[in-house]
Amino acid sequence: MTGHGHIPDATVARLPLYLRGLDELLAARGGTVSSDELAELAGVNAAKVRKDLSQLGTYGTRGVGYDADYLRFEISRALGVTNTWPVVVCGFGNLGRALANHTGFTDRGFPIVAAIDTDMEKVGTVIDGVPVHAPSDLAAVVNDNHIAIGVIATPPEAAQAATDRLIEAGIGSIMSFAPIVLVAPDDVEIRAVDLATELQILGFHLTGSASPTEW
Amino acid sequence: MTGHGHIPDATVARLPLYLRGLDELLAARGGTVSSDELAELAGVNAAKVRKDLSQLGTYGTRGVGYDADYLRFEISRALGVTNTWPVVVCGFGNLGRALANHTGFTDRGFPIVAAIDTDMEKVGTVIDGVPVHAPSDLAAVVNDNHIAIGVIATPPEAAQAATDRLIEAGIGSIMSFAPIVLVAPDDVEIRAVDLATELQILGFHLTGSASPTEW
DNA sequence: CCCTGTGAAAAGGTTCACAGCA
DNA sequence: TGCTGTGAACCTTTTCACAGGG
Repeated sequence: MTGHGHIPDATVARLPLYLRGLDELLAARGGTVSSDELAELAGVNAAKVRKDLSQLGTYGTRGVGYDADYLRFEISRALGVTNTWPVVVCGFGNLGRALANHTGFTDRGFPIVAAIDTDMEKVGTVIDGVPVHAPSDLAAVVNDNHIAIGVIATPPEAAQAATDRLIEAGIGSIMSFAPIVLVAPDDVEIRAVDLATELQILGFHLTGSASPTEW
Repeated sequence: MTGHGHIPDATVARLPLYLRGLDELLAARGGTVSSDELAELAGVNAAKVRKDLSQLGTYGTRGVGYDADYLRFEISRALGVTNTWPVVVCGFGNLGRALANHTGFTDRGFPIVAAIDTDMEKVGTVIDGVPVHAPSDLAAVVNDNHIAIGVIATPPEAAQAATDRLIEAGIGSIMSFAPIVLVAPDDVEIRAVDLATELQILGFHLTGSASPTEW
């Protein structure tokens, strides 16, 4: 098999980990990587690495491994991160600002180029290097900056409205931190990250082990 | 089947969504919920809701639905969130502080009661209501506050050291925002949330649709 | 008639184990 | 010999469809 007839979701979700691992490795040295090494760098097992990479094409050399540089390029290409995708953040409170200051986004191709907030004190100013606009300006901001991704960091009550506006402005990829289910058409891709939910999943495995608060 | 012989991971990961949905519903009304309603509130399908809930026990009534209040209690119990689990945040920069200000944690049973930072200017002070301690005090802080969960919000370079210290202090559940694979014993549960990775997964589905930055 | 609870079928994902090429 | 690429086995998860109680 040579191409990406259709890459499984589970594989797509791991490609960024491989990319991250390769970057870490390439900072130290180039040359070849084995599936074993890459597995360790990404925190998965080697069989999975080989199966995943075989979905993209036949980029390895038997008995040797993968050319790290070339593999990096191919994974980037599959993920569509050979280019830069500017991001707009809706809601520029604590979380929104923390995201803007998070260098990891820009480093990995997703610069936060604009923020939207309803607080008129903020609108028109530049905070942490990011210009803040009013909600009504969203469509223009998206257009001017060729923005393809929106992040929702508003309070829960405002999240659906922000989503609606993003979609109206032509955004088809949304990452939400709001702890609610967002309603959107099927062709809009939404990734929801609910931090409290993550803790509750952790909490499950915790049950019974230690004793909680009161005593 | 009546009890949780062993609840599948996929189910555990969805229980918090049901809980969230039930809270939303209970804020408006009590009474009964059908699997259809709950499915909509949680953003999954009804068959899944029924299968998931049947893992916990037989709490529904055929032809009627589930008693919302009681179901809420049973899911809480399964997740171990009938009690409060205090959290310590390692790294009190932008992200750490944003988390501390995020009311969602406390609301859902995970109050951030302490922070650890290497910046001696911060150590000894109380920022946003959270006392900041030096790394060397971690074990004492964990003990004094009966902390069961640690969150890693340090720069990537410091994340492994923070993890080591948490484990040393007896913490067995860790949520990490660091974009690296953390090394830890098998009995330590780690949930890694890499925000840039999430964006890259979004980016995959974006490929080809819109035109990125340069043109 | 309505909605849960659940076997059975289908789909999706992971792991195994080894053939095959450098 | 070493490591990739991959069918086949296995396991998990999802979906279907309907029996059965209220």
